[in-house]
Amino acid sequence: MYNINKDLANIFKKMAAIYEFLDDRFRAMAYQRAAHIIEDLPDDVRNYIATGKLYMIRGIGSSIASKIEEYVKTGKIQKYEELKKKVPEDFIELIDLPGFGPKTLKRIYEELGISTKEELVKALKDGRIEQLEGFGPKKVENMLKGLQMYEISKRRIILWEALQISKYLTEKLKKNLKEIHKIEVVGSTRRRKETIGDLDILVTADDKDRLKIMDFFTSLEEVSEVLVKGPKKSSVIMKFEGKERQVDLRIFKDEEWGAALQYFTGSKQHNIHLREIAKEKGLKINEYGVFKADTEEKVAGETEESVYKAVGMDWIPPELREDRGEIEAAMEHKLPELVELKDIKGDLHVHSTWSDGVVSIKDIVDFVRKNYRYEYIVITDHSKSQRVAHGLDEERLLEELKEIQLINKMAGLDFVKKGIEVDILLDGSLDLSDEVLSQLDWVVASVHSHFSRDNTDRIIKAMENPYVNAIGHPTGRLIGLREPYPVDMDAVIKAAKETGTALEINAQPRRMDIDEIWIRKAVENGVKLVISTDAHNLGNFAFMEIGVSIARRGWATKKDILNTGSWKEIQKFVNQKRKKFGVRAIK
DNA sequence: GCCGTTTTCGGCCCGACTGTTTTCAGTCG
Repeated sequence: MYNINKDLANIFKKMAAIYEFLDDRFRAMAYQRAAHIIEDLPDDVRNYIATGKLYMIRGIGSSIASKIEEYVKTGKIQKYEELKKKVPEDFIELIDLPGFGPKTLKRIYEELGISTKEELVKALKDGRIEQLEGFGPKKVENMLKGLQMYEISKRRIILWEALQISKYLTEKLKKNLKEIHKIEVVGSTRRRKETIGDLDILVTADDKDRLKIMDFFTSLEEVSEVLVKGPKKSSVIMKFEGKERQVDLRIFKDEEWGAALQYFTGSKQHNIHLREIAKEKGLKINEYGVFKADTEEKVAGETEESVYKAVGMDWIPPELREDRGEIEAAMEHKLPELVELKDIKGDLHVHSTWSDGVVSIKDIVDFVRKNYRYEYIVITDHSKSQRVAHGLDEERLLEELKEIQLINKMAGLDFVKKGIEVDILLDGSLDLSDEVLSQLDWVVASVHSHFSRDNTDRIIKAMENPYVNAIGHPTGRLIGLREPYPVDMDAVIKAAKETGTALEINAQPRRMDIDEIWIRKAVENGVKLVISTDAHNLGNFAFMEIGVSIARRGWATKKDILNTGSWKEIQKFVNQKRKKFGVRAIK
């Protein structure tokens, strides 16, 4: 389905940039906020208009709401067309560059008559900008650097990569600096967003040790450039595997830890909302603590819990801090008890050497039993359509099932379950017979072809097969590489509920599929989810951690995730569907 | 432009660092 929300969000972001340029800060803020809200909406804005709920969204007032309606009706926003004429086109993009603020750009435009990026670069180099009052050589140098940095700052890294770099850096700092008391990577990494811009590291230490810590940090071998260096905050560019990332380090006192953690974990919208509420209660929150507004008396700040408690809220898990209703829920003590990694009892999507996995079933079992406290895993190799992946036909699948039986027998356990990742063909049928599928414990059905057509019909038809238990990576996206194929996920969620089919949260780092928006919607509709690694090698089993993170961001609790249950409970789910469709149950 | 158990007008998160200043504006997160 065509996504109008994103288009609207982009227009509002541009309007915000223009208002900033026009020195209308607060209007700019309002549009920026509206852009974020619309981007995050679980539903098409047209549905909000149809149900009259558009005006009820906090942050969307009558003016912006009418602009949304105007866009839906005419495909245009008159005000935006007018605004565009007031600002040189290139400047809308330039305002996002590091070192370029609205004031700077405005003066360059007004005093030098420069209106394109090209002219700007020329003026920076030939000294015209340096000669403006209040500008100097350093400022010009930073602006030139900003132009270069733009590409870096635009590229975001995926969560898994950010977590690996985070682990590496925190361990290195801890090991070399005994002066560090506490350390944590904050920002969007701690919130476990699917992609990350900069890395933010927070530490506590005694004041006298700050300099030493900053010296060590800014001279790490990975550092290619020091952007900012002070006693409390430093920013550097680091190179990891050839790719450049900005990393910030901030130092606090132990008694400020909770407030600093809360502050720098964000999100920005969450913090702004939190502060508004604090203000209403006569309190002030900053990164050093919670204070009484009148007397400046400190009332909290050593732990994050104390910060939230001071404003009358329960502690909010970082994954929820996006201002999507978590603050209201925390005030009413109604936050969900989110699923945790330790709740996971098994992996329902694993490939072996029978198709395109690189490890034998036997070795997978040994590894998982040694490293994970799982009660079961399901081997789900590819079916025959996946020729490049050596997909299995009926005959080879039956051979694989014999091997599984043998491995279980030799171990004296019933640890390995029989499954398949069966291809959904163009017409929605499956590329293995029901006869064979009926012998399996668990069937994942996935779309692996025809990514440009609308695949809603195929997926729904597959769910109507009594032996299909989950839809694998339902939207087919690859973060940063491939957009989701067209699919009406509302219809898919509805069909999942009706047929008793689960939706997969595929934990492969580039998939994260379904995403947090659809997870939340599935949860609200009572659809069961499974978190699976889709492992093709032994290292892949670790992806479960980020699969759980994304489920938490979608407000999923333990009961929403099928593989937090014992195998008996999963079998019950499978048999409920078989019963509904009047076919023989498995035992 | 948004919002409201102190408000329909008058606020809007707040502190660190930098560069160009000689006390601070601009930018950033």
